[in-house]
Amino acid sequence: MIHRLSTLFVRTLRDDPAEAEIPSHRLLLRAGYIRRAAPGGYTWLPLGLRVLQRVEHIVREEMNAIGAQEVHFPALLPREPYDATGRWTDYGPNLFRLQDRRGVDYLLGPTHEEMFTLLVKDLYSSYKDLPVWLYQIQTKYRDEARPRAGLLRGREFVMKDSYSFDLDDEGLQRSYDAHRSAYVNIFARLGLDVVIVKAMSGAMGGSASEEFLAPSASGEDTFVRCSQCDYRANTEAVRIGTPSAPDASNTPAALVVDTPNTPTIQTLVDLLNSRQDLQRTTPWAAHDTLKNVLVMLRQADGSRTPLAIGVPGDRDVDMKRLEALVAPLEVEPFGEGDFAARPTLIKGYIGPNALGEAQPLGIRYLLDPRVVANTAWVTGANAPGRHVVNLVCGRDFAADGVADVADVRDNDACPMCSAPMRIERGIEMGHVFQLGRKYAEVLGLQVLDEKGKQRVVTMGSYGVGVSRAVAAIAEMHHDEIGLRWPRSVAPMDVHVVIAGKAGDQTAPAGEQLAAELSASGLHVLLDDRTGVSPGVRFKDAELMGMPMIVIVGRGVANGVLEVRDRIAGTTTEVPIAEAAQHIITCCA
RNA sequence: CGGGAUGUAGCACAGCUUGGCUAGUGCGCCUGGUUUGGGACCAGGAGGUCGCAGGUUCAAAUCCUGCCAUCCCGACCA
Repeated sequence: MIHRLSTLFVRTLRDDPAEAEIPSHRLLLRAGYIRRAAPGGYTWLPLGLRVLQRVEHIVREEMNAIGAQEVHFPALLPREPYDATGRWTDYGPNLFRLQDRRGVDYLLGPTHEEMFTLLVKDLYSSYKDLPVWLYQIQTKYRDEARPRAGLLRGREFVMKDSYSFDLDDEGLQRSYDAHRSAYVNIFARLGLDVVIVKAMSGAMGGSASEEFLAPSASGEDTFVRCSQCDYRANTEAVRIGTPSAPDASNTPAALVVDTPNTPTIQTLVDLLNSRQDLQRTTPWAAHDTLKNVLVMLRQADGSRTPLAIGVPGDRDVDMKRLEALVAPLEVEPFGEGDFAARPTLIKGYIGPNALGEAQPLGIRYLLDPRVVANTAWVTGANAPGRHVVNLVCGRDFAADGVADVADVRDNDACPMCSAPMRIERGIEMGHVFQLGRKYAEVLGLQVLDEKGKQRVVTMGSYGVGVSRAVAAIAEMHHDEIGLRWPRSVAPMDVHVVIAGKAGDQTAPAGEQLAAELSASGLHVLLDDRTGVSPGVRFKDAELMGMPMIVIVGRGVANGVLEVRDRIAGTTTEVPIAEAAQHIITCCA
């Protein structure tokens, strides 16, 4: 198929659009692949649409290959199923809600667990029908507070979501593994290097969960990668190692000291080091202190309960990690009003002995895993201007449990092998997780087992960001001058540039080459524009990013064409007579 | 939702401080001509509710008030 640049619906931009910051957004706009139509909503132009469709095609092939079957739901969905699972309210302001002319509530689907569950319930009722794997490629709607980065986070986007239905956990594991391997194939074919990391299942519920992240500075997810072993995890899901308990038999008794004007860790450490009577072999440091952070947890019904977390003073509580731990409860700051209601808590001097469910305030108190038995700490004494030194965990205070929610840093020790871990950013390309029976239970999806007994079906849920993949591929495959599509998703196989003078042999030679390539099944973008200078043609070709560019120009007089590999950056001269075959071979 | 910035032609921007005639520049677009291997040149054109609404004024892109939108950072985010 020949697509002529003289008639193709596209206009490249010379200047970078001011609204675009990251490379993929900038280049997709400049090269004429997409246009912004609404905040978080993009129009796909012919070239962009072809990339999107090729990505969809690869996803379809791999899903079909594992035996999943494609269906298609409406994006416009009724309220009732989402009421049944509580997501009509749980989803909060991120859900697009609307009403029909009679005032009946609808929503635009953000994801379709409910509909798939009900569909299977509608049609199946026997264990003999299981397992079944269904998927769709669908436009999803989420009223994101802040869409950004072009296609990377929109309010309307294309996602492939699939769901597995099994009788038991062993079946679920098989379904999960099949999807996981399909995803590995999909991302390999898309030219996306992905890292598979342990993830939190978040508000979706369920157990085992992994994310496929494409490492990129533009990514919104943070993950750790062990420098030695194969441990990789989203920072939300990192579980740090627990040190062994030291010997505390020589630790002196706890001592309350006056520490006026030390509301922060740094001021406290400075004061400790200035006190002659507290000198020890190593100077006091932030990691000797135990910081007690208070938050409020909010239930769906709006009620709030306090929670205290003790972390070493050199670390902060990572709110994302805490949110992940307490989900579906929401974390709110502990406000002035909350302090006022509990006058025994002295801001800046809160100590473990005021915390814990056994204490009068009854505040649940959780400790960072680093705070193991027999470790000694400097911490608040629950009195203004006073701290306590040598407060030993287990000897002098106790907590209600462990909370691994302190921030994770570059070089932190790997929980598996203790080697240093690296922190990186990534774009979430896919997410697989074992949903379990949550949706099946509330929506009543049961089948009869071989003994004629009703059994609740167990589910898995698997997503691929299809439109996001287009951006991620662009993010990963470009250089300073333009896009460089992998062959598997490029909108065209070859970009043929006619770069000669009017009336010379270049135009017929280019036409003939394009015809030969097209006849062999290649998609050819032919720059047949007249009155356009060669510089513009070259720049446009480089910007648009087809993997191969053929220059039909001054070489024609000597019987040769110039074949440029946009990915490798190489240029080869090929005799005209052999050119078509050469290119076809390269594209195979 | 908090912080910062910006709204002037398809794209990038100037003009606003200190109000003044017909709102400018570059790119892109149209017509004619000269060009043709790295974003050509000459001449002539088309294209604008200056984000919206109100106010001040003889006069508003410019000053005032309110609103809206977009972008960036953060919060949030199956």
